[in-house]
Amino acid sequence: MPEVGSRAPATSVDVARRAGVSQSAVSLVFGGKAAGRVGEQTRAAIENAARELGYQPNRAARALRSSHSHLVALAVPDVTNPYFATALQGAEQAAREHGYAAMLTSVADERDWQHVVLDLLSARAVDGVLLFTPPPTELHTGLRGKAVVVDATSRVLPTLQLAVEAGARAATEHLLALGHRKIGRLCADVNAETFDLRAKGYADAMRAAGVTPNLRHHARAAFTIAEARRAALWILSAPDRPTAILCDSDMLAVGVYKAAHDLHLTIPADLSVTGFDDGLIATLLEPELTTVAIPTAAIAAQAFQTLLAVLEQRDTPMETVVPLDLVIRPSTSSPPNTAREKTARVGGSLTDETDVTKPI
Amino acid sequence: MPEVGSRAPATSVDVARRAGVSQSAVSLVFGGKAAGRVGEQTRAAIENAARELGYQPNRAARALRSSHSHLVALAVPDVTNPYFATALQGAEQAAREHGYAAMLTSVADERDWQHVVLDLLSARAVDGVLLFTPPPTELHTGLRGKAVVVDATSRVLPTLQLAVEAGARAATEHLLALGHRKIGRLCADVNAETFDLRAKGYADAMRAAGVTPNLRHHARAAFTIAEARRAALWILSAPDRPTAILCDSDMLAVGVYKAAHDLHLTIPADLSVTGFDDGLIATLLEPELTTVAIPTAAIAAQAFQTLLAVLEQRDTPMETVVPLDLVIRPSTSSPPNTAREKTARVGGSLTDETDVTKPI
DNA sequence: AGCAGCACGTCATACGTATGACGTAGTGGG
DNA sequence: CCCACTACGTCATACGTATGACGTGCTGCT
Repeated sequence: MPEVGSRAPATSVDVARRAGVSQSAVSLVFGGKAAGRVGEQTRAAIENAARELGYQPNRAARALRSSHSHLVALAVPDVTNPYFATALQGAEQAAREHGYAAMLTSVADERDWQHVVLDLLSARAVDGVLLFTPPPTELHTGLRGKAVVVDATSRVLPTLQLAVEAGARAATEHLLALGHRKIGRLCADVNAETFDLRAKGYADAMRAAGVTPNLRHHARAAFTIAEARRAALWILSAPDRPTAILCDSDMLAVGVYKAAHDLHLTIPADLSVTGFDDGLIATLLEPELTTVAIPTAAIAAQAFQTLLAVLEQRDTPMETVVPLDLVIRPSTSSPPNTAREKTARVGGSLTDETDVTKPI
Repeated sequence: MPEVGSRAPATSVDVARRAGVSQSAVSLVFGGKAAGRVGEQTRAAIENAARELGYQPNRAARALRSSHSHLVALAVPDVTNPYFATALQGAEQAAREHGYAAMLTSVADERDWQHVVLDLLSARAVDGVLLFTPPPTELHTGLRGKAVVVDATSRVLPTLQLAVEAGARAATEHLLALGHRKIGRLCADVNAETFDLRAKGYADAMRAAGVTPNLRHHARAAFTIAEARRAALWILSAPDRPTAILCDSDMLAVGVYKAAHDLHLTIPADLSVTGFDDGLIATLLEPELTTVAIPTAAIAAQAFQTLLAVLEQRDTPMETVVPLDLVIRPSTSSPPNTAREKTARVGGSLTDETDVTKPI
């Protein structure tokens, strides 16, 4: 039984003494380098002694000696945002499965980067960083060999690219196919590549369909319901109101729902709405939201694997592209005055309980 | 300028050499023990040298020498749950402000406790743990002096108690005051004190009002929309349907909204609903949710402070009680058939944009 | 028999820092 | 003039582990 009351925790020396072997042997066993250096019986003896003493290798000493902390930092802009929470979840689990621990690092401000993330690395506090929020390009070289970027590009660091442009295009095409022509946009009020790409996907789809976007139907908002609602109200108060709004995230779509409610508009009869993420929020809304699904947890897990490859200097693909799916739910339908053309849709009624998922 | 390209990071010895002082002096300065041991000019010289070399004290070495990692673990059952995400947010920020880093540790399974949390401590990976999910009582002694529990009791560990019982009582009284008598309950499907207390607060309020709860109006569900919806449908399919449902969390309330929608019931005209948490979800729903607000981020921050006191062996209050507020929103109103008695409510129309907050 | 090679272990050291035990001046009081 | 005291620094060491450099028998091959 582990001696729970003991004051000073056991060290490898204690274990060695108890097992009648040298400290090196203990270290070899716990380091997984026992093969060919430690016999079967001594190994068993060591493991017994360790169990009896409740021994756990001291992480700090290990890290000092091997300059390898088995800790990775997860950098996110906002833990509260369900999208990032899910990312944390996926990354933490993957890390644990590989014997790593995860450090939570929220980087709310651009200026934090230098002090928060780089200092962690130079202090050797963590082996590497998973960047769910893109760092300023001038820091990329400083992060080389120690970081992986999710959903942003880099010429220096390995990245996981999400097919957000294709996603936005698919969502737009979906609306166009339903007969919408006046398609507005509620954009994120953040300067990040990922949102620029959404804009591009939208613009391309519109151009391809020969439809000219009306800029009066475009607005930006921060990721809060209140802001999104205000922006959506502004859009919907346009003289020639759009029949659909494409949102940069599910959270922004909430604002549109609120605004629609304020104006006594019914979704989807009067207004179709699409989002991005397919997190908690999408199915929580009524009607449920048509959205571009981002398999965040899986992506985070894969990002961790890539980070591991980087840290172990294995050759790493510089760019991995993750395809996204458009999930069609009842928040989108044909625009008003087109009512009876609904039959163009494949696969039955839109109000089916089961979602229609469309690979992009 | 920090020598960004240099391979080996600078050590205190390097800084000492460059500043023409001993390594001890550097250590004293960076350890904050310079007062009375290091003069003003040498200190400045050291700081300059450190800046020029881009020096950051090696965390592992520090931890080894001082047996003090400046890391705390944040143990939560589910990062994805907005309640815990907010808690993480608050704790991480507080930790950082005090020079600590936060380790993310999700403990989904009861059986994980031993291996995940205790091992972290015995490996000296973290100085302490913030427990947002209560550990099995038999582990409490093993955590003594290293942990603080949030929203659960312990005879061994310091705790932050949330006034959830009073919260549930207040919510119930609110419904009773509106005229409801048939008040159902949607409970969390988790064995935790915090939910037992909600049950107790509800039961007390009902008893005090002389109303006998109908057990057919009670159900349990896991924290998913689908589960909650099923359970709510079951409750609402009772022959003598309740006019209000008290939910153990906002997430569960979502299920009630879904079920109400399924049955073509209008909230609050046909059914009043209350929740617990007042997180993202509460204002996202339509109509917005009357709920017991838990100031999660602030609580987490305070919990961290308490943990710090524990770690520094300062004397710590064993039990801190956090009062909660009931936030009244449009999801609650008088029951059907009582329609014209609404005027009993204080402070004007229920559909006001501004919330009514009621201290408990 | 001799020697390479393997299986099994131990020795000694270094990782980078923090800190108690020591100086060494200089100052002021008795 | 001596002592106590303060202000400023340095020395040496230990924290607990990982690992390259060494044995030491033993096997098997020539």
